[in-house]
Amino acid sequence: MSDPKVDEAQAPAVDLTEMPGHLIRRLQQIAVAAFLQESEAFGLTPVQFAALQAVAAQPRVDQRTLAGLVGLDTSTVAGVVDRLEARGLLQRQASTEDRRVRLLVATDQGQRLLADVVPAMLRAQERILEPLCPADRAEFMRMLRGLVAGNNALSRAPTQG
Amino acid sequence: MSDPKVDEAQAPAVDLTEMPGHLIRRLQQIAVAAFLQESEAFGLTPVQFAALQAVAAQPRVDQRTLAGLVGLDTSTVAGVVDRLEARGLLQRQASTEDRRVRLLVATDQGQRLLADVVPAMLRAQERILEPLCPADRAEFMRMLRGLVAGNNALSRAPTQG
DNA sequence: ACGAAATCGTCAGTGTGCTGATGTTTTGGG
DNA sequence: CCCAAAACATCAGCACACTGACGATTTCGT
Repeated sequence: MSDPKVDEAQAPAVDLTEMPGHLIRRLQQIAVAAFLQESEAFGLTPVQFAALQAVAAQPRVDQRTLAGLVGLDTSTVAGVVDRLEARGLLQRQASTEDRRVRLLVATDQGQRLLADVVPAMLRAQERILEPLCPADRAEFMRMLRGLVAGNNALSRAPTQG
Repeated sequence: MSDPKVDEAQAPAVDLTEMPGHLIRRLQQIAVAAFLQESEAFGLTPVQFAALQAVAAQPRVDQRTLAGLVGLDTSTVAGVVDRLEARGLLQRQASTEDRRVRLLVATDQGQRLLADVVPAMLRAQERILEPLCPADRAEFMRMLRGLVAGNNALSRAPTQG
């Protein structure tokens, strides 16, 4: 366990497991894996789910507003919407009032799929927090919200919702 | 602010800001942005930093072991190492004992860059947790470690270090 | 010592995320 | 009213991150 003769570097003594950024990246990988496992049968990614859910909850949003709701760059949203549209889960409608914007609406098929995926998504969320005791889960969520709100302006895609 | 006649969907009432997965994704975006802002002058990404740091701390690792140390897929590691090697920050050496493996060593240039980046990286870590009071920061890190350790097996790239 | 199985690295393909640039449309100031 | 500025969407380009497949090599059972 603690061999003093290991040929290690002389310098840094940086322990990745003490770095918030490293652990956050790992936890994000885990969260995605949990979602994909639970929702395997439906073929939606976490981001696709979030976007579709937001469109269903707020029909006729434009892509810029959607980006603000889910916390994505508008250029990233374009790709996500492309894939959802290609699968017939939502539609892009040209606005008659402002020909710059494309209004998004979930199709019936999209709304049905959404309803099917929600339980799987909720199971994934529970699984992610499972290693914590119930009291810690609430605390963790509180801090998570605080961190995201407090640092919202840092990323290119601040949330508006 | 609260128009009761808004044309919203009848169904789900899913609030993304209550979903751990969503907040974790947002926090990961924030953590990357903080790192990139602080280390702007050096042109390293968070993952590149982690990989280079791990190689410097453990010279002559093979790529598979490195993947386990930083929590990456071996196919992802290949790309990261490609870019670090192209910049002359590390080298791939063929092993004489096992001709399947490529042993990694940080170059002098890589080690110097690493030493320069560490302070910026540490500033980024502090910035990420800044919205929390000091007591909460320690608590958050404890829970983060617990979540990653408890769910380690879930992702394709479990950490070994 | 030989052939099956395991291991290491790589590749193609898909999907987030970002930056910076471009084109189209709308809006607002002079 | 008209032209500059803003807003919306898109594109090319880069970098993670995964899956599934593949060659090359080593190891292990018989």
